[in-house]
Amino acid sequence: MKNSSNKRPLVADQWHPSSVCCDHRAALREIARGQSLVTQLRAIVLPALHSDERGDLAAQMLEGILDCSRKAISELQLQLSSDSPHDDDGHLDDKRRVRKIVSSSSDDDDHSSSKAAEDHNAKPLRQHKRRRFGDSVSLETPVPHYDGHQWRKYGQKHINNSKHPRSYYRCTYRQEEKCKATKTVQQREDLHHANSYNGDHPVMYTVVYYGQHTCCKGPAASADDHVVVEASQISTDSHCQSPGSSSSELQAAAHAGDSSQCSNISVTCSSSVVVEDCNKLLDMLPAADELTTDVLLFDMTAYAPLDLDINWEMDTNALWA
DNA sequence: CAAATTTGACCTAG
DNA sequence: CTAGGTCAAATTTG
Repeated sequence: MKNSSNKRPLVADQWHPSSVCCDHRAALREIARGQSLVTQLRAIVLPALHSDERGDLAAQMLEGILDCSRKAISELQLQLSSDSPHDDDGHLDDKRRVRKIVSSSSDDDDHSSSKAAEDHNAKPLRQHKRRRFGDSVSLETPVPHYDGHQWRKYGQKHINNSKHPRSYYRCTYRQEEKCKATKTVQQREDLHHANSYNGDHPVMYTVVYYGQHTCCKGPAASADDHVVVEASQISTDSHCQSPGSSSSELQAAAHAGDSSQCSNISVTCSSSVVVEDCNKLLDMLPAADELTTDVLLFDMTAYAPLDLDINWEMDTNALWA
């Protein structure tokens, strides 16, 4: 306490790189938390307002917030990485790249593997490259799939010290649009599991996004739709979002970390930090008296119309059965 | 039947 | 050698 609690150096000078790091990390954490909250807020607000013209406005504002935080994060990460020079994860290794190029002439191109196959008689020497994107954004959320994009699961791994597997997703349009965005989803376990059954699971997931979406498949139906965000680069993203576009990702996520998330989303507000805010939100929403019972009953159904699809209901039924 | 997921093998960084 | 990321055949799902 005596240390530097309230005289925190804002842009801290050169002589305390470590404390700068700490500050930045703390800031990153907070911003990430904010992103998570906004994501959840969006999940609640947009469906509730979807018949209201203010929904557009709200969507834009929420996107704006996410965009701000995204930029703040990349800014902080930039500073962090410049503070720790040994962190080299900017680019792919040369060796790796060479090997990759040698093994197959074209990277993303689908048909390359067959050519590479003839080189080795037995195996076409797969091209695995470790993900090393500088711009990864992680956040924690009970709704890991609610980001407006479609993902296809391509792997799942048991991770060393965690009891929940990590699921690997890539953009569904990876091939068609060369979209390199990927994400991992892993259920957290450090929430107090003591009373994990209050009728719902206070399950939180850690979602890490890698790369940026270069696809814009989402908005197919949304030519004049809301949620059109300028300055879209995405990381915690959710642009390109179209109503009812994310059924597959829902399924994916449902199988991914675990069992149905649908409970989480409604109960989202029953765990950890998120709780308070959601509760406040719930208090506020009906107050805007046009949002009648829809909001109160938003349990599952409120999410369905906007981007979640009916799969939620399916899972829900499973739960309620 | 096509598309998505599962799962074990493969690959690479540390 | 191990851990973690990716591939792709097999399987499941819609």
